[in-house]
Amino acid sequence: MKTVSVSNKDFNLKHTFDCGQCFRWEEENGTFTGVADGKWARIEEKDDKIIITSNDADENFWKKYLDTERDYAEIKRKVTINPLMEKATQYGYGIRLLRQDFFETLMSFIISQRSSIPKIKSSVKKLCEKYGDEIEAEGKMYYSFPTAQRLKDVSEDDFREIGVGYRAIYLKKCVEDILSGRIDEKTLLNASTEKAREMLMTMHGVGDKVCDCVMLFSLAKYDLFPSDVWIKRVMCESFGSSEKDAKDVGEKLFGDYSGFAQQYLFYYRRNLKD
DNA sequence: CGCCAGGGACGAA
DNA sequence: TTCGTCCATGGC
Repeated sequence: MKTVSVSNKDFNLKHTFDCGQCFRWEEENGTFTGVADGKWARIEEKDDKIIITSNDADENFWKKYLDTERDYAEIKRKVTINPLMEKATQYGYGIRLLRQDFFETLMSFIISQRSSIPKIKSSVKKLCEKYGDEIEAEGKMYYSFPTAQRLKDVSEDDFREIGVGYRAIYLKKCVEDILSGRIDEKTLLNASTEKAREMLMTMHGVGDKVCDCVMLFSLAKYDLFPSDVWIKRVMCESFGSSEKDAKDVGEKLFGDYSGFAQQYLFYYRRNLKD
């Protein structure tokens, strides 16, 4: 067990893990435990540091995962184009966009469609408990997110058992697309946002919104503005947009910083509880 | 464009 | 307690 520590400047754990980009971290009075890329970690804030205690404390891995090298003060300046964005960036102070595993993000956001965050978390947890590798840490059992190879022979009915309903067939086809190489992470990483979108959208169960989330949270493509019901709501209320145009309006306003702006707006509007 | 699809969370009654 | 509505939507 080793530790890595990074500055807590522009980095708030609660906002980062609770803003809807990930479904696998659990909080217990300010301390977050979970598994990323098969590595277990406990992450907490002490004084002016974020301390990561891990069974595989690869410093470079955690820094990349937590996006610690990016200048978020600069991002806040870029996206603060009006008083609402000022409020949103203050409210979501310290949000960081995690660089998550591609396959995990893809499967998780296919599950997410037309569902709620507690339900998504429950299904993803069951998937990991059923097919992931066991990782024991501090007297508790944790599970990795299963690889596509591990899910090779999982049937549609098997997927149904984790409570994903009609999405089960999408998950099965997703595993097939990854194993056959029809959908390839490296190809997507090297492609433009537009080309990557084109490829991902050929997958069953991947539409505009799921596609954008996967690119934003796992492929480091930030010039896109995922538009779900909350984003459409806030774009209609405060930016004079229609629901249909919310994505285009957001991307025009925020350009290369669209993904960050969207995340602040989503977190702010969703927690407002109208 | 319109309809429909698990099933849990959540609030109203 | 029960009922209706909604949910980080997409396929057909």
